[in-house]
Formats: sequence, structure tokens, C-alpha cells
Amino acid sequence: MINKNSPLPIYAQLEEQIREQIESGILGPGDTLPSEREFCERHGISRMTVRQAINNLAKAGYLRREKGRGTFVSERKMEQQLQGLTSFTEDMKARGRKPSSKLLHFEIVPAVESIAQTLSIPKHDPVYHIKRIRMADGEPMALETTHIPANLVPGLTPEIATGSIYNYLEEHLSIAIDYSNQVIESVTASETESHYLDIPSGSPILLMQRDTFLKDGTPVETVKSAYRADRYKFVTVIRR
Amino acid sequence: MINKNSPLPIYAQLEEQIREQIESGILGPGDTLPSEREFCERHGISRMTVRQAINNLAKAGYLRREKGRGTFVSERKMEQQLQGLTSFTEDMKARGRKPSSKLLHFEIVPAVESIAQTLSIPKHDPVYHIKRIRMADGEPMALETTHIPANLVPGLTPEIATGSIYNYLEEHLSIAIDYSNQVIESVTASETESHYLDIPSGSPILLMQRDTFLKDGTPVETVKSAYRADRYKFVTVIRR
DNA sequence: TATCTGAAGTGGTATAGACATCTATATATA
DNA sequence: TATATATAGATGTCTATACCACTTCAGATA
Repeated sequence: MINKNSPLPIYAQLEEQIREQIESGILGPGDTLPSEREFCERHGISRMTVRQAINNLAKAGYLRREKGRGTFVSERKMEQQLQGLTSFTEDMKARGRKPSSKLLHFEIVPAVESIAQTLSIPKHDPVYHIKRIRMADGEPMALETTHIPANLVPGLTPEIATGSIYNYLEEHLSIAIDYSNQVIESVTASETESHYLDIPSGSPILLMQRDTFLKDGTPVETVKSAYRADRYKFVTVIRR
Repeated sequence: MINKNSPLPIYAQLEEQIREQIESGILGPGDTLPSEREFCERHGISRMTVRQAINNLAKAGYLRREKGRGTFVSERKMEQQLQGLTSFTEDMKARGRKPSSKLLHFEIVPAVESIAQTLSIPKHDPVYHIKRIRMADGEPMALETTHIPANLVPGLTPEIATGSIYNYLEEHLSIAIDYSNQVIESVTASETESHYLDIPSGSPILLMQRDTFLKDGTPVETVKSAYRADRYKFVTVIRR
């Protein structure tokens, strides 16, 4: 139900409610949503408020609106899931695989020029330098090198780095990721990469550099990932 | 100015007006926009209408809103441009390069099983089969194979296929692209690819399959592009 | 039977006003 | 001088209402 005294806005509550119904399967792909006016009556709220909730979900790809007909649950589940995924952990879960990590390296070091520039911090400022093998169902999938400003993210430990760092940021430090820039290229595996990923040297590799930012534009991390090309394809949805 | 009798909604007119001011440089990164209430008075329209225009631009990445302070032009121009680009022509222009094409093949053929499935049409239905070398500043950049349902897009000619097919769809047929699914992988160049792209066989290639859809989910085209890895990197922005 | 017509229901656009919450600045107070 | 405090102005949320354009479908009409 809707709580008008909650600090969470009404439209956000309704949004969450509908999203939960979709994700739990109560509303399936193609199903018709109750009409806007029905939501109004049912919850005793105004139509503009209902529209704000529904429009947000439509823009996020959960719903599809049709003038004169109604609002429907979007057919393409995969796209919804793949929209806005940035972490390896989330990505693998969405693909139905079990993510894990093997920590190769964990250290606080002074930032070199290039890292400092990418993270918008002074040269020699302390940064975490983390190197992990990322695995799916126990198989090596990618070799990942992460740099995070130590002043921005206190208390990071090797134990946390073995799991999802994103999760730690959002749940324990309440640091909300806003967006990431990704650059993807195709290269051949170096000696190091082929060794850790257990593939022949010279095999194709999908190389991904991801820089992640907060709402105000502050960089939180820069990650370089080398994915095994025989195991991993990168999937995106582009909306016009 | 705003025309209240235009078939184009007021919020869309205002949206376009502001976008033009940003793209023409009248409003630069970091600049403060007039307040919502000022827009209301200036154009004699209501605040909700102004908000619809501004919110759309904020979601598209043009503007950044700050409660209690104001609305500002977003700092990161590149991202705006790279958001929502799907065509090679647009992509190259955004990178400041001159796109061109060399037509290798143009034919209407009956759809084979896999193509028919991707395009959601009956097997053996006619489809355009187009093969092009895509060039930037005259240099070969990618080898591209396109399939388009012939019944959906009448009147496609080799001449048009030498330029931007997207442009033809949108401007001449008023077919509005809604979104694309992209799958990107890293492979090594086949004989054909290395020949046309003028690179050694076995070189790394960025392989991209892009399926494009209309608002109602109808597939318009499926494209397989093989990019030279030494010349091309794929850039995306992911918003949470 | 086949076709037109109109009503009901849907989402799309727009108005005018209200109160809440946050930010920055100016002013009064210790 | 330094610290509270008030206030003006910004965006955020929400209401109640109105009319429009489009879709669907039942019922009237030819």
C-alpha cells in the first residue's frame, strides 16, 4: 500500500510496488497494467503522480505505453536486466551464472600520473590497487585491475575485495554510483593475461576500461578488465 | 518563441529550443539555466509544462538539476553525443571523422532461417542483403553486412546504400528507430575480413552484431560489423 | 450481412495552485 | 568578530481539473 507520510515520495513507492510485481512474476511480459485512473482511485492519489511512476518505469524499459490502448509490461526481459549493469557481479547474475573472485593483489600505493588524472586526484595521492581473477561458475572469465582513491573509500579490505566492491560502496558507505564510461576494444592476449586466464598467448581478448562516477562527477574507480573472448560477449541496449 | 497552436507540444518546443541553445554554444557547460518560474512567465506557460521539457533534457544528459540551487548545462559533452548513437555515419561524425562507404554487394534475396528468425519474418521472405566497406577519412574501418526486410523498407537502392540507410529510413520513409540490441565480441580476422580491411589474417577484430527495432518491437534490420581493432574502440555510457 | 457511428475508456498535454525541502544570502544577535 | 536566524528563491512533490487524440467495440443503419 501507499504511505502518504513516508519520506519516500508517493510516486517512488508506487514505482517500487509495480517493479516488484514485475520482478516477482505477478505481472508477466505483455500483461496489461491497470489504467492510470484506476491507480488513482485505488490509492487515492492524483493522476499526475501515477503518471510520474509509470513514466519512470517506461523509460527504464519495464513498461511500454500505447496511446488509447493501455500500459503493458515490456516483452524483452533481458534488456531490462542488462540496462544499467556495471558490475561484474551483477552482470554474471543477470546471465544466470555464479560470480566469484580470486584476489591476486591488494595494496595501497601512491597514484601514478595516468591513474591520478583518470581519478581527478593529485599525483601520489593514495589509491587502492587491486588485481583479481573474475570467475563465473568457477571458470576464469576475466583479469581485472582496479584503482580506487583511498581517501574517498575508507576501510576497504582484502576480504571485501574478494566479493563485490560495488555492493560495499552502496550498502555500507551509501556511496551512490551514477554512471560509467566504458571503452571496449579487441586485442590479443599478453603473456600475463594468457597465464592467468589459462588461454594460449595471442588469443583474442575483449579489453574493457570502465571509469565510474558519482552524481557530481567525482570519479570513484577506474577498472581495466581483460575478458576471455571465447567465453564472454558484451551486450548492450541503445535507446534513441 | 513558443507557438501554442502548433501540433508539436509546448514542452517539446521548449525542449528543442533549449537543446539548440546548448548545441549552438549559446549555453555552455556549467551555465545556469533560467529558473522554471522564469520560463513560465517568459512564455506564459505553466510550471509542469516547463518541468516536462527540462526533465527530458536532464534524463538525456544535457542538463543537471540541483535542488535549491538551479538547473545547469551538463559538463560532459562527449557523453551527450555518444548517447543513443547507433549508425556508423553518426558515430564517425561524433568522432570528428568523415564517413563514407564502398558498396560491395546489393541484392534482394529470400531470407534464410537465421535471418528470418532475427527479423521476425517468414522464411524465404525477401530481404535486402547489403555488404559494405565502411571508411573513415577514406581509410577502411569496418566490413559490414546488413539484412533488411524488403516488405518493410520499399525503394532501397544501391545509391542510397552507399550513404546512410538510417537517414533514408527516418527522413524519407518516416520510419522511427526506437532502440538497438548490440552484442560485441573479440575475434581474429578471417581471410575475407583481412582481405577487405587490408590487415594481416589473424589480427584482432571487434565484431558487433546490432539488431534494430521500432517502437512496437518490429525488427528493421540486423547488421554484422567487423571493425579493425587497431583503428576502432567502442565507447558507451552506462547510467544507473 | 456489411458498414457506419458514437460512446466509453485509454494515454497525452496543459493549467493553476499549494506546500515541502534545500541553498545561499543578508541580517540580527551574542 | 563570529554565530545564529530569517528570508528569498530554487527545485521537488502533489492535487484537481480539463480537454485532446486514439482505440475498441457495441449498436444503429444501409
